[in-house]
Amino acid sequence: MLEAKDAMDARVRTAKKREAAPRRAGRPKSCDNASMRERILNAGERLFARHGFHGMTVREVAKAAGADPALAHYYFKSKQGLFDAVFERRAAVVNKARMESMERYVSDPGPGGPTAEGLIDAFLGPAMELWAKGGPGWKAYFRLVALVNNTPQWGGATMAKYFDPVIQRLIEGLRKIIPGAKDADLYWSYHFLSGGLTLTFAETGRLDRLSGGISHSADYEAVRARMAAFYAAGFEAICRARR
Amino acid sequence: MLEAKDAMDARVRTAKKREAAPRRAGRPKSCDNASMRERILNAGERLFARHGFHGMTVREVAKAAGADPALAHYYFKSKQGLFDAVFERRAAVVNKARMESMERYVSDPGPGGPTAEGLIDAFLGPAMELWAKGGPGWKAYFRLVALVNNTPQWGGATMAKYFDPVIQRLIEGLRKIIPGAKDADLYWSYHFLSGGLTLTFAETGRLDRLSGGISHSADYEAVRARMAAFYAAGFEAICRARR
DNA sequence: GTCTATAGCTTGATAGAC
DNA sequence: GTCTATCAAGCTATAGAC
Repeated sequence: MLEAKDAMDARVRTAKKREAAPRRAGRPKSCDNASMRERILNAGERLFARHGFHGMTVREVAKAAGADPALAHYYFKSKQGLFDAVFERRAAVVNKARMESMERYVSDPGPGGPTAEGLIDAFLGPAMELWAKGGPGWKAYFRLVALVNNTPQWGGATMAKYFDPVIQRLIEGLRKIIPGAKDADLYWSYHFLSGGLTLTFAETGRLDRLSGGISHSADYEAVRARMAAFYAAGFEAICRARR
Repeated sequence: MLEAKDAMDARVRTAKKREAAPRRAGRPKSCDNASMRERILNAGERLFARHGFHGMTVREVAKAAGADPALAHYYFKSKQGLFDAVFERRAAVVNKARMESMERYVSDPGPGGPTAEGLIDAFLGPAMELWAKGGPGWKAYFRLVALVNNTPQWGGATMAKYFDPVIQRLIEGLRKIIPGAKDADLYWSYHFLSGGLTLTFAETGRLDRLSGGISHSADYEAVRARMAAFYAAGFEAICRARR
């Protein structure tokens, strides 16, 4: 596991080279185009997503934001408070976009009526577009979501708290589209979808390596072209077979 | 994110109450039925799986094993060395079982010849059985695999190092079973499967909560009854449509 | 709001007795 | 092999000047 060592050493190395923060002496209050509070949130988002909660320190986040560590505590009370603020910040945006996209689809599904693939694509679309086209902040945010989704102990509860209402809306829609589908099969199918979606967000580089460069997990067009069809087939296979 | 706080406080609390290690004074060498080295590995497996690399300390692992922190360094040189040893220990067993299971299937697939569902089930079977019936050590190990699989930076490389040859065997088999399938579609399909499998291993409790108690991610029979059929349908859907 | 300074602990790791 | 003792460093968090 050499890569692990490298990643960690890189982090340690960064922490070593001090006195390099580009602070302007004559302008202590709210610098650049974002407030200091937002700059700390942005840095926390990027670094927590990359190294996890325990793998990153308040000092390093503050340093990356060009702020003092004490300022992070001033705004967010604790390291956990900072993490929570980061996780919460963009959740509402995703939820709203997903909900609207699904409503739009069911109210006008096109000729032939609503399909599982159509609804799943409507569910996936907004998050995938923010992920691929929303800039580095959104990329980092979804990587953080991936991390939390796979975290034992508190990961499930946290995901539930922020995202479950929208998921229930998706399940409800699929329940109508696949008549007779049992709830257990619908929930298991979503479980599988959730795993694939967050692994995509994680961007661990495994797919790229495994495929010898043929496939790239960051390739938005490639995911978008396959994902809804793949999972719709899975949903229908087990819901129809077991109904 | 209250659960996060709770989980962490629990860990901190544990670290507080000292002088409670049940060590027998008259028997310092290799205690109980496992060697001290193995006891440390077992404790590391359980605790790294639950809290991640950065979320657990060498001291706590040693304490849980009933050993001295210095002993962990004696055996494994560093915290990273201990983690690597844990991750490596069971990988060969899984790989061998998976490979044999797939060879057994392709050499005698039953009437009608080999199917995607059959091969995927042969691939999934051994790991799922070890996970469900191999005891707490195996449960913890697979939770650790789930964690690594979703770890940015070094997760992909680590997974590749230990597991990719067997995955390539699976892809190769599916390539024959689904004639004309493009490699990119096969690799993307495996990517989706990998996400669902490791999310199952992670046992975050999310499925249980989301389904209101209808489905449980630890329910071996339930996963086994659905997983191969679900992913076989996905594989075939995108490989056939895009060939 | 922002920074300096520092309290109070915990960390990974090692030296050396047994 | 195992333990005691300890170091140097880093950690979260806060008090208080500006």
